[in-house]
Amino acid sequence: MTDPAPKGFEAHDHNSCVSAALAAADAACAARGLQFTPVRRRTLEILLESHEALGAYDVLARLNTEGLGSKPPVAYRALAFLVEQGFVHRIERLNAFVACAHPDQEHDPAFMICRGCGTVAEAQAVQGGLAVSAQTTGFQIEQTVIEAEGLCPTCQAPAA
Amino acid sequence: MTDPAPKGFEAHDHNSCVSAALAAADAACAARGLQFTPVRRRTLEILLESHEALGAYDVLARLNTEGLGSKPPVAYRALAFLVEQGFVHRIERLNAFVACAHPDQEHDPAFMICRGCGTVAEAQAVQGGLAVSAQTTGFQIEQTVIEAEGLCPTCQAPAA
DNA sequence: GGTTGATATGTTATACTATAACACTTCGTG
DNA sequence: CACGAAGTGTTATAGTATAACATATCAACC
Repeated sequence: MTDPAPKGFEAHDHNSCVSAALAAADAACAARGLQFTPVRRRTLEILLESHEALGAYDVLARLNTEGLGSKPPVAYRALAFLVEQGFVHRIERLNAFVACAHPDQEHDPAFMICRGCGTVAEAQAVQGGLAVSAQTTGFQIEQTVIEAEGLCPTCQAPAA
Repeated sequence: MTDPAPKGFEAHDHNSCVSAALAAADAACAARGLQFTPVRRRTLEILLESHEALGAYDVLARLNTEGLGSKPPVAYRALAFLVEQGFVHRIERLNAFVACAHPDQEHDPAFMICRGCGTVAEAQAVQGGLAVSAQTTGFQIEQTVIEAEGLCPTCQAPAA
């Protein structure tokens, strides 16, 4: 591994961040009676290694170099499992996936996507505009997608 | 045209809704010195006719039956133009497009997507969780994607 | 021990979504 | 009338995703 990537937009102890997330996923699977198989584990690990969002085919390419699967369904199935279990989030805007920053808590995630460096930071959603509109129209919300695109603090500097 | 589709989730005068939106687009193009060509006009009309989100290839199929273009770039270019001008919004969750419900005002749109009937209602976004997170991290928001999936009032009934 | 069923992976093929690149037309302007 | 800008037509291809079926593994049960 090279330099630790930023999480959120700040430096952090990336090694412990990765191992903590893997341990949390491991424990959650055990508690739920689910299998945390090598493909699933490695897929999560690949996403944890960078805090950028990776496309399914990027993940697949890395799995492939390690002999863990070379065909799209392998990657898509592992990603679907991880998303279902809340260890990974899908970024609709990018058709990509990113490791969850808070796998231990239930949450409606929101994301800030830097168009400069590609880093994706996870925030806690607050349901802003939608909660009100949903209530007045009687719409029953089951899932939300909240994503903002823009520039992170680091990438704002060059523009100035 | 058959029954008017719901806008938001309520019945409305669909004919006037369509013609008003077309007139608004026409006026906006004139004001901005842009061409509201037959392909562009008909593409917007197709989206206005239903308040469901249509995929680019659905739009293309309908353009094709009318001799207005049969190849993907035709539809994608018209849709890109309409999105740029704010007459149409892209629904990331569905890889689909929907006519704007308020083409006259600047707005950050938010959407409620019914997984029962496919209707997409547009609401005004309020930037909920993201504004706070963005400010504390220094992230500069340029665009937001806010989409909720769930059940509209009508589609909640059968489930009960 | 063998059978059965559940879960996961491997593989083929294909569907769906999107854009690059280039040719042609149209039209306004100098 | 030459030129350039904008739009459309077309070919080809890139990128994203899933259906369907084959194989493997393993636990539970008889």
